[in-house]
Amino acid sequence: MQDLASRLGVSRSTISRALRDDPQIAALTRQRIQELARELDYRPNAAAQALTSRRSGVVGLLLPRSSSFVFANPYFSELLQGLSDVAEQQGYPLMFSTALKPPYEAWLREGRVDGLITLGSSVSDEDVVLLNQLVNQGYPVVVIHAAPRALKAVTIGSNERAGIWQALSHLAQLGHRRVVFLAGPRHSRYARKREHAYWSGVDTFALEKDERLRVYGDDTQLGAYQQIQRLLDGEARFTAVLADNDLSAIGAMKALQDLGYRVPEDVSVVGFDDIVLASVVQPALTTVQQPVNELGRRAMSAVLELIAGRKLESLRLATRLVVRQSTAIAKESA
Amino acid sequence: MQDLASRLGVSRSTISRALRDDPQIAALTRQRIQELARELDYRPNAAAQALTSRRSGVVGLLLPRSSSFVFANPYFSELLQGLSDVAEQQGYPLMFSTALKPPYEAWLREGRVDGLITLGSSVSDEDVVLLNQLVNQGYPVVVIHAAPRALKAVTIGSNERAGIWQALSHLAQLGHRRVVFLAGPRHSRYARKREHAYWSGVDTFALEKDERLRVYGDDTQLGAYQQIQRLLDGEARFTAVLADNDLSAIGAMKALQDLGYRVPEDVSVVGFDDIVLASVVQPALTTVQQPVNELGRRAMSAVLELIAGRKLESLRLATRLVVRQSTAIAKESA
DNA sequence: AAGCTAAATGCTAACGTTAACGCAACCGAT
DNA sequence: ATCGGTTGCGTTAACGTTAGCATTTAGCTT
Repeated sequence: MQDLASRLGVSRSTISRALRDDPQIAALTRQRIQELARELDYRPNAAAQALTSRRSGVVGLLLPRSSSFVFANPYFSELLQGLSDVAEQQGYPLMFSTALKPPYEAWLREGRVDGLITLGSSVSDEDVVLLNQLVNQGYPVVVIHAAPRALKAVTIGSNERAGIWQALSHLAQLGHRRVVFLAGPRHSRYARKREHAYWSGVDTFALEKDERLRVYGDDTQLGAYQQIQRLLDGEARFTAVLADNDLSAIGAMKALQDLGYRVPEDVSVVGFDDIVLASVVQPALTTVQQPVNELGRRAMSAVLELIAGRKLESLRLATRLVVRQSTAIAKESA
Repeated sequence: MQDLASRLGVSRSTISRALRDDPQIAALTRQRIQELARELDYRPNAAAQALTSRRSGVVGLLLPRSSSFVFANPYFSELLQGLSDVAEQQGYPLMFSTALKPPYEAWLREGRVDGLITLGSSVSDEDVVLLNQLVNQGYPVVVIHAAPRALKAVTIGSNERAGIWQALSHLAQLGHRRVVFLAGPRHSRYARKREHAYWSGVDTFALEKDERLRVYGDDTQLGAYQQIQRLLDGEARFTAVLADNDLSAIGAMKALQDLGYRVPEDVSVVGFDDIVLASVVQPALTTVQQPVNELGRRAMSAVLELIAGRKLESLRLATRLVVRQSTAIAKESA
């Protein structure tokens, strides 16, 4: 830098300003400086910049420890893609970790990152306290997806209730009255939310309300397979299954097929999420699509806004029902 | 920091050293300092540390621009997992970008990262020049997977040739003589490598050598589907298909089934990679598994070694044949 | 008890930028 | 001509650490 300065007979501040496109510097000078800098292949040192400007120029991405789950989920790929699209475009690199508590604080407090993005589903009750502290201290924190009510951070999610309703409405229109709801883990936050949406949808679309139609699963293919098996062994009758995630829906479909039912002729199946697999299975799965890529983009934009000092509201994006081949007009019984 | 120092009546250097576990500092002092630091919740500023120590404590991960491809690939999830496992464990955060040329240099030269990991398959000829420059300048660079010969960086890959041979050997043992090879894009580097392995394997296992049995695809399901369709329209006969990646294998299987062939009774199919989907499809795919997670772990360890100043050789991990249900004893003709 | 060594800590000057302030030169208006 | 207001750039002092060397203290040796 000194070298640059003396070669051009200007001060280092001028160099600094010119390279950051400070309008205070005359256009001509700026141009000459930038040219020479390119020629000498000079790069300002990031650490020094961070030190004085109090900006690292990096956004942190914190993923749940049970990352096997996250990474393996194709859903996550899309999210990452959305995030990094915006990140790249804005020249704000992403730093990520799959660790737990320490980084939450450390990265922000050490000035490693200017803001934080994390997944709501991975936020434990304990984390809520920590995150709230950070938010109160003014650190930019954005949470993607269903976050606990108590969390003060800006949340970017999708309207899951509306999504469940879209599915139920579709089934109701096809004449289904008895719709099984394959819920997630009984005590998970988002599972409760989706279940709640189911019950209110049952009312709204005048479906039959029957506790036996709601079964708790674990959001895996195998779990769903077993739940459906058990259900068919019992006496509850139904003509459609709505799963609160795609993997469950696919497991359910498999169980039905293995037990001699045709999908969708005998039983219709609807999923939730629209993972890649959904369009690959036979028959292709009708499902509620979450705008995952968009969620990622918005989340990244949101942190950047917060970092820039603007205030922001939480956001809910709309879901979309993707009708494929796993749903059809209801049969008499099943 | 100053605060800490005056409270304990020691100098800042002592604080600094104690917090970094410098053995120069008496054990007792060290302990007292660390305790008070925890109590006051003091965190050394990362930027300042980076500035003086000339270490950012971050490793960069550069992914191809066509990241839709990468992210969507389940294969990638595992890799990421391996990388971040080690990263986390060593307290060396990963920073990633999907951008093109600039970050290669910029991140290293600006001191944003101490080392770089990138995917061999995404390295263009132009990149080779750039990366070699960096390597020659002593920057730690590690490439995962098939990298061009000309690249000087440390490479962590798997032994693909051996993998192809494992597959061919398996088929040969089952009595197959005419094995179709579904190659990747005609001019891609790794596709050529795998094809080469196929031909030499054909010799080794005394399979029939027939140019018509090698068809170029594009590594997608649809592409493979069409290739197989075309092949079946022609006059070339075969009893097995070896695809150079799982997606192709799955597409091939679908084509065979749609055209009335049974897998594996009529035709055996073998894939390469062992993506998650491979065990889900019907019939479950026999495939060559790459130790992807392990590749990630090794790669991360490798950069850290390089950063620590040690010298390192490139590495080739062994693949493993996973026999599932898509292969069986050869039938007379097909 | 003096001298010497080793251990533990302090002092000072970086590290490479940016930000705040200051100042000169120039502009146009009176 | 004088004056306020810009515009464009230089000066200086941080930013929060760490590294190298200097210094003190304690521990041995003779």
